[in-house]
Amino acid sequence: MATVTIRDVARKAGVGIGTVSRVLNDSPLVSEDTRLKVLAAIKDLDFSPSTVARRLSRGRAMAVAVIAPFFTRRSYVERLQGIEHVLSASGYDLILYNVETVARRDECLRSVPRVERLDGLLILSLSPTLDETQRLNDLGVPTVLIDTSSDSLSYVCIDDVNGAQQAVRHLIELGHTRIAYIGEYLDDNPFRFQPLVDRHKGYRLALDQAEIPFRTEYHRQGKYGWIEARRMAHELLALPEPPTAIFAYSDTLAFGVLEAAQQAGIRVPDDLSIIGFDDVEIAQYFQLTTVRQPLYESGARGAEMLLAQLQGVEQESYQKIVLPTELVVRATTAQPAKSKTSGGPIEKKIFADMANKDRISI
Amino acid sequence: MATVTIRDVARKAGVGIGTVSRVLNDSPLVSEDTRLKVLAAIKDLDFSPSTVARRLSRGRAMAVAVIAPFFTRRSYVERLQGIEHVLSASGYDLILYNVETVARRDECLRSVPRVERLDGLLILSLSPTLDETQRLNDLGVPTVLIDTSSDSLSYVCIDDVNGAQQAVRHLIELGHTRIAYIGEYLDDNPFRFQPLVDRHKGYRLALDQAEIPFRTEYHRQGKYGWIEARRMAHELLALPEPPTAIFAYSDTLAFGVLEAAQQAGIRVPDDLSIIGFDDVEIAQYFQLTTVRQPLYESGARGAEMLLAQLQGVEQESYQKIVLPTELVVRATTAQPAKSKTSGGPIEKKIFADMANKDRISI
DNA sequence: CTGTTAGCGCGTTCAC
DNA sequence: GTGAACGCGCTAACAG
Repeated sequence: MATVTIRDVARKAGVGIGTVSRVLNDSPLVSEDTRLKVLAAIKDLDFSPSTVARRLSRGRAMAVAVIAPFFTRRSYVERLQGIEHVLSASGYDLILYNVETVARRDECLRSVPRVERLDGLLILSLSPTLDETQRLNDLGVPTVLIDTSSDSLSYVCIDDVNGAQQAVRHLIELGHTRIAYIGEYLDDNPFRFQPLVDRHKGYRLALDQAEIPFRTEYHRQGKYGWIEARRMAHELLALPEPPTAIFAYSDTLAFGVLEAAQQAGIRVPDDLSIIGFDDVEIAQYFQLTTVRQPLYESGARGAEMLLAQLQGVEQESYQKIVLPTELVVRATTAQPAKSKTSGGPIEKKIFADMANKDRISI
Repeated sequence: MATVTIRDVARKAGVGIGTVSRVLNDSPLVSEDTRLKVLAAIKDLDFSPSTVARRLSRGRAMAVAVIAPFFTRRSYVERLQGIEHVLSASGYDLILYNVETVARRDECLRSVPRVERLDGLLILSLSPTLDETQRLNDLGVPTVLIDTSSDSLSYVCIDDVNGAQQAVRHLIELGHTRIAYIGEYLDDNPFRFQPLVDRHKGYRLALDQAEIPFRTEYHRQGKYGWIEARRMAHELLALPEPPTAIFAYSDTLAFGVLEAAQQAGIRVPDDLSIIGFDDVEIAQYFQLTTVRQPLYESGARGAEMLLAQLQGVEQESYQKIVLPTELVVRATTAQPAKSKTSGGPIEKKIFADMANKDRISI
């Protein structure tokens, strides 16, 4: 009940308050003798130092805030896992701020970064405005962006344009020319998610490079989620000249497409190729061909960068890391039916990469 | 840069330090005149009070810690979402502690509950030992358990025994007698997860009630995850007399069973019925018959209970809430092949319950 | 109404 | 080596 303080320990051990503090902080200037006495008293009283007080006096909060939009989405969960992993190992608390509305986004970016409240800030996918960036720098809150870039803040991200190109090129190389794209609303992007723009850009680029004309009717946009994606896919499949391949903005959307195909009795990949993006854990379950981005790693690396900034000397140079994406060919893409030379559908086989399997879960 | 403190504000506004504090805390004992002056100074200096200092002096941390095992698993994510939702609305910070090892479990339960560090504690699925419970009570840290019970701590949970019974009864009512169970290791339960024990108990109970003898070879246990579940399902299906129905400990495991069936060329539900537990979001995608437990709600309710404890008078009576489970029949269960009277396989139809759909994501 | 003072619990100088 | 002040930024209790 009554909080036991460092003073109680000192009294009980018959030493000064400073000595206890030294023991707590593993100072070498304590005789082994008294050290043991203090340790005994600590254990005896079941004492543990108040982090709050420690923070105040030492000036460090031993906590980093993580601002994440829609943290329940699989891709964010996996990034969060990476963050949590390195943070917990370092003794820093992880304070989670979930944002699902623009208002909340603004509020978080404004009120969370209090320098005495936390030592650092990790922002997922949200791109601070110039003003906000300015403010972060003024406040001196070490910040690392994950899944977006910035030119005055450290970040770790991927090249979404390139990733999307990989996806579409894969389709093109297989012989597809009627390639559709399903994604979130592009024009109305309230959270200003960069990947939304970039992946579509990559799609267009890959098309251009192969001199395949862009067809408006092959570009569908809607709200996020596999349900909407399923609807859009149905629309595509009902077209007079339906696409032979669909590139989905994310794996989750791809799952919706997968189901639409199933419902419509269209065989995948025989009659329709589907490719996603992210390589979320269940993508493997579905044997989904996709573009892998290192989600867990991006979180871990971001957290590590932040910790480095916190511990090391205030290195004024911002660090930028662009993680590589990787095409993961599984069972949902194949040559289009017409140009198929021989052989049946691609064997549905279990993907071999089971590494890190235990780290993730459906 | 240089942290601006309450003192700076006081000086700038030409008032005393206490007055500033009063303004900050909306005390009514400040003249509108000086109040405005202070407010101006605050805004001018872009000052915001140090939560850390505030915490120390006021004794309230404005934060609650959440200890969750394997928080990336879908069922935990959904509970966390409920927690986050009510916490953020109330202005409390959510500090996340993930535990994936027993050592970390013990450490968290020992060192996290520091009364000056947080105002309350939410523990997911982990059952504190008697000692730990005792300590929590001694420390006076308001605590609410979610997904476990206790007789000296508030909690919100479900009746797993009953839920499992619902599942197995459903199978029995369909005419199944060869009903297998797939779950996590029962004997070795390092985290002492109660559902592990209870769901198996429910399985046995339902069997007993229907006077169906328990068959050891129908009970498989392994590590958590759909991959292991798939392996176990394959073993079951290779039995001389394979089960006609499988009850999986969780939806995730059920997905593994689903895939095993697919790989083995066994039709679901025609030749094999599968039922899961939890009704995780994707369960709907798979048309999985399952026992629904209100995951989001359990988190939300738990957080609300905690807040009530924090704000209200220290009500010494512990609150216990047992949320109802509900059988959700979808497309993976049907009568066993033999006893099937007529009609083809159950139509695979889309489950109608789209409520709360936007709240959750794959 | 308002300025002042005494802690909150711990880290960090200092002298001893 | 060790103990005792001082300060971190703020709230609360007190005088005025």
